[in-house]
Amino acid sequence: MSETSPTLSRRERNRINTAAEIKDRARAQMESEGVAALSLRAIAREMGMTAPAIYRYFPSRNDLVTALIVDSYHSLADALNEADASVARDDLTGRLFAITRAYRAWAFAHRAEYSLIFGTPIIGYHAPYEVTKPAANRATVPLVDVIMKAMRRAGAGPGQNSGVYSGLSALEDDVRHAVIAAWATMHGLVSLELFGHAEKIEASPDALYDAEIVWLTRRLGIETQSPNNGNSL
Amino acid sequence: MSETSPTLSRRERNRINTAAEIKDRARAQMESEGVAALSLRAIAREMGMTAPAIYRYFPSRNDLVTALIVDSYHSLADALNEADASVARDDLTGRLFAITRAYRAWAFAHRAEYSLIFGTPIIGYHAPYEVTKPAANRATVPLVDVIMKAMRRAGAGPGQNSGVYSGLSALEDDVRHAVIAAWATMHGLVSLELFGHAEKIEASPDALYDAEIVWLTRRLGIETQSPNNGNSL
DNA sequence: TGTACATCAGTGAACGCGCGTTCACTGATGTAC
DNA sequence: TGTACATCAGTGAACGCGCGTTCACTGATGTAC
Repeated sequence: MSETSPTLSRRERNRINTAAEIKDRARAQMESEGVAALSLRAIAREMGMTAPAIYRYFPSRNDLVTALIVDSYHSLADALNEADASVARDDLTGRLFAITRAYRAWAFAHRAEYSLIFGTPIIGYHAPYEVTKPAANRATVPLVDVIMKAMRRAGAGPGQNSGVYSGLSALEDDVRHAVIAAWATMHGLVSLELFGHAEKIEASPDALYDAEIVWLTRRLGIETQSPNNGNSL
Repeated sequence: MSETSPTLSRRERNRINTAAEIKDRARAQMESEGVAALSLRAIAREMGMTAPAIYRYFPSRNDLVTALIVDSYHSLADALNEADASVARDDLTGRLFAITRAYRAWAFAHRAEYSLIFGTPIIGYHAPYEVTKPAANRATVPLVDVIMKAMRRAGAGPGQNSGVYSGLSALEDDVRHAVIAAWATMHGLVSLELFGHAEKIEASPDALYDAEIVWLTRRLGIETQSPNNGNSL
């Protein structure tokens, strides 16, 4: 999961493993006890260490949280990129389905991490923007690419400054709006569902979700292509 | 704010006021410290009482939280109903804008309460469904009514079992889907905005929000009416 | 109107708990010669 | 290859803190006669 430098000493390998285990236990704890209940002492306890040992790896609780947030964004970004890559580049509908379904699947497979990055902000904690932002941006790349191409294909030809983008704010207004709208759709449906507000209401959330993505494709003018009905979750 | 029974003794009036103050302080505390940090001791401290006194009013911390949740749903329901009532009954577009804008405005005016009911669920707490549900249902009434009428007007005439509905699950599939979709749009946009994920990205969230509501009206086939461009927040 | 009694809001001390963080330390792992 | 030294992961005790909840109590408010 990290760089495989030529030779790592026992000590270095242990250090990497221990740091990884701390984060794994933290994730498991957030999953079962909630994000706010994350406790260094509890992590240490589970690992059979004393609490101060954690400080060899993370200078404070907040730094651990920051690391978990960055990891979460990367995990989400990987999932979205991987899903996107499995579809032909010019099948924009297929890609949109792949990406949006992967988003929902990731959220359900990583509830705690989803809450961590998209849920209610943590009380006394403010993520250091410069650390968090690059990871967060990575997660937006595939969706932005699809929507940008879709809008360009649909004829609204503002695609002069194309190619690589560095953060959403550099995008044209239309594309940016469409991306936020799409994201809001995904996020709205997923968080209502995940946090139990659509629970007793909707029997087939999969179908509803897909139906909403179909609406997105219509808005983007790419609805003519195949809806790609695989299983979504 | 409560029933005005003929004569209330000093004691009864004090009791009502104190219970209300406890909840007000609790709301203020959630606003500033976060929902999870709500503390009976801190509330008592601010009120110049000792902590055990709170137990005269709420049998436990969880019961206080439940009361706050119910209050929040009613507050939201009141806001939505009031907004809805200010528009002519048959101006469906106007009503949809009034309701959805009121939703967003309420969320921003009551951040903590919004988080409490729509944010990440609280750790060891599960709201008693039978207490919470009626209040939650009240908040869905106006939106359901508008969407039901819109779909009926648009010709898809499934409106046989019309009239009063008792909870979303009794509705026809089409209407229920449309309501959830609309709610997801509002909720997605509002929570991305409120929790700071659209912060540095979107300069004019008001306009974007309204634009999305316009899309909703198109889906519902009521886009022909005036977009009603008042101030939204 | 006045007295005796019941209700009940609020007190103060105590319970047992868990937390993040600091500090001086031990002892194993790794490095230089 | 062997010894002397440096690094650093982890320990154990302690800091000061806040929390929800219980309990026996005091004293003011309200009620019955």
